[in-house]
Amino acid sequence: MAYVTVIDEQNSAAAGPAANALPNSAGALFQLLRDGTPRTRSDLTAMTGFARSTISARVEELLDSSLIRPAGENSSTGGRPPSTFSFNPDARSVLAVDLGGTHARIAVTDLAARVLAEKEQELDITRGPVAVLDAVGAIAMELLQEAGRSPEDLLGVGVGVPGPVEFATGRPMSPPIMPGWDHFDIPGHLRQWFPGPIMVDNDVNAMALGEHAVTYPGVANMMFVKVATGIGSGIISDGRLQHGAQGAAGDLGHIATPDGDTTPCTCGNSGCLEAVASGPAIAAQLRESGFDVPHHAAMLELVRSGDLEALRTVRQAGRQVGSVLAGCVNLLNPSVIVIGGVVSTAGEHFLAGIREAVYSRSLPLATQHLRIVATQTKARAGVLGASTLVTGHGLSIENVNRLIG
Amino acid sequence: MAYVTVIDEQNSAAAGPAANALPNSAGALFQLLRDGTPRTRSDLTAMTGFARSTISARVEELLDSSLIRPAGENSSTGGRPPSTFSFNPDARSVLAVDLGGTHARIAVTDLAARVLAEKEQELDITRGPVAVLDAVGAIAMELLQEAGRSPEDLLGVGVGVPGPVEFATGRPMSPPIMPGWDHFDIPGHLRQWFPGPIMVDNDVNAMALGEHAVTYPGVANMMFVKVATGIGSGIISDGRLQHGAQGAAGDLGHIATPDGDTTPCTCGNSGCLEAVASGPAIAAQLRESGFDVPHHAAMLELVRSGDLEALRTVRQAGRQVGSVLAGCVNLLNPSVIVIGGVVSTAGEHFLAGIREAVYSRSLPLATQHLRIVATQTKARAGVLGASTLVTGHGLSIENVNRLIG
DNA sequence: GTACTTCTGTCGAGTGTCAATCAAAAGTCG
DNA sequence: CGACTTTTGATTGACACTCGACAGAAGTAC
Repeated sequence: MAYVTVIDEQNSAAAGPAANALPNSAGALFQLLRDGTPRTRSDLTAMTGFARSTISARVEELLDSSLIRPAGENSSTGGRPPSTFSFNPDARSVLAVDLGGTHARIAVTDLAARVLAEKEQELDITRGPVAVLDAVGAIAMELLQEAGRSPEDLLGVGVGVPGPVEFATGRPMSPPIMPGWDHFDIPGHLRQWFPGPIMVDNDVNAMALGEHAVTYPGVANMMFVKVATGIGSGIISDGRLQHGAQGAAGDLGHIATPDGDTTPCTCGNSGCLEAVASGPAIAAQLRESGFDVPHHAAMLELVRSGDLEALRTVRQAGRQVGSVLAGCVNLLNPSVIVIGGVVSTAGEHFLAGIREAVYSRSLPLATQHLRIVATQTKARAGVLGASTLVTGHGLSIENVNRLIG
Repeated sequence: MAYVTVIDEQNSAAAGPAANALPNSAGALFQLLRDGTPRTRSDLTAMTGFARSTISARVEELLDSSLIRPAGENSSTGGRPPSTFSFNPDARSVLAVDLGGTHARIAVTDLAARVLAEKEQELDITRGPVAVLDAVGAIAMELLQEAGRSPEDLLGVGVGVPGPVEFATGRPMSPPIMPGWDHFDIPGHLRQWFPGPIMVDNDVNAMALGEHAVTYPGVANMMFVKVATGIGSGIISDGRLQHGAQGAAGDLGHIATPDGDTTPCTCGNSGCLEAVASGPAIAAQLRESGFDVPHHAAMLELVRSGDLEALRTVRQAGRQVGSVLAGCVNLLNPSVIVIGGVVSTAGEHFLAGIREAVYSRSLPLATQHLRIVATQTKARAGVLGASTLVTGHGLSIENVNRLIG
């Protein structure tokens, strides 16, 4: 145990002594099959360099564990046709929980983050951890039954929460909008229903992970930006989700916009992005222009109705977001920026404003291959990411070796 | 080969087929000893979980290869006193090259990035890759002789260059201040003198790596900011140096400052940090105030002389840097920011300006454990980082197993 | 049907690791 | 000085993982 930990910190490689008692290559083979593509034993020997006999033995183990399944035969190339097999996402399932400020989305997914059963429900996060998680547990049991799965069938549970999280322990850290949750042991409480590993992360981080896994699996450097009541982001650099030192990375909301705006922000500073381009900020600007938009929904409706003043306001908010993102692009040099959150549903004008500002203010080298796109996974991004959180760790080489052994 | 590559991309673990023919644990053991602390065989069995017999066998191999060396005996705890051994940084050496716009610093170091021989020399990067690298090669051969080492003794060569680099190939990518270097195969050219691996990276990335390895080895999230003719940074997140999609990550120079400044910048935009807080920008501001500061050096001298107006100007430049760094802190949540580059030698006022702006504009959660400090390694940061670039890859588990086998 | 190609399963050999044992070395404690 | 403790080295058999070679299975080409 100590061994694995130490090595992971230092260089993240080599199997520990325990791993040596198990087939070492089964987990590695499995990683090659995880993309879902059917492959033959020959494919795998070519890809890995292992001997045919070794491949055959490990493939058989993986078939026995049902982590992979037969996928028919390829056509012959002059001799016996090779049999193929591929990842079997139905081998286990995952419970994915996405908690927002006012409602929760809970899903049971397979190992490829495909939703088997799902429910969205009003759930006020301010009711505190015990009440909220008890409700989540009850809904989850219903969904498992609906999907024909049991708690023992779960590879693990993934949870996204609207605040910073100490990832290693799964505890929220001074979350501003989650009274009563500070340092609460979320995995500890959920363990009464679910035996497997329970992973907790910030909701925007989860969304980034979900969009990445489902839509941009090969992209090493990506940002997911959520624009809603607040403005936050999840950062994937070098293929890994970045948490920062206190799990507070990705907070775009209180970065100052470059135009010297002095709108006061709830944080005490002025000119924060959240104060000028969030959902409430846009609604407030429209109210100043004389519109009757008491909340988000009304604002979005007004924009979708095509009102020119509303469109102009939304586009200008997009520019503000883009002006901050331009700095992020220079700093992180991502190849994809995904825009999500309710405000992004306002239409193309918001995205156009973002693009306009980013491409005019970032450096050519950083923007030449940069794509700025709207989320494909939309409201599901959170649960898909929570699912990915679990499979990312539960289907790692070490874990697969453990599952087989 | 293909195996290692594929696995590294997917999950970075498991030994390849070739590795199995070699002792697997020697490299892992070595990682535990790399911090330089002397340890006993018992220490290692406790840390790794390996059997005593295995440890003894691998330790002997490491001793034979001279990667570790005896380090005396511990005091007895009632029985025979255990013998200890520790990392032997003298086992091999490293050639470290730090190329700037107008001069080069070249060093031969040991495996712990301690300088054995060093030379700094005027060398105009615009003379082109062949002329510059030929000069570097000649100086390097001299330094090797001075240090009593041979090219075969090198674990590898590390090079820092003042522009973006495609890290995998070691080629500069559209570098603005390196005419003739675009896509030049630097490792290919240096290979005529040096047989080992040759790693090239951006100079600021190298500085970040150097400061990290020498001064903040345990810190997982760090930024190194260089303020000189330009303003750039090297980002270490989750313990890894971040390059971004095109190797262009870390460019702070052309991020817009939040105060709406409209000073025109060489990049075509206005209000860029580089236009208001770089060495030349500070000098220009002082000239406007009537001072005779034709260049950097004169400006720094004026500041060090204690002139109040100059101090005020430098402090204000610090605030500008800090206002941009505040955004970086929100985005990346580092625990240490190191300030380097010639402008940082102007004194505490610059650093004070940075701190003032960062702590007033970043979120409390992100700043509560944040340290903003001046570089300890100073002008040597670049070569130390170039050295670390080589040891980071050359002393990895796989490589150590190869060195022994 | 026969020859050929390609895929697949089985077996023994080689190697790394473990657990156990014995013996020697080098201290401490009474 | 002798008894005890702890470390170290050497050796052994057992086990797991991998490899390479061989033989059998299942197609195609003539």
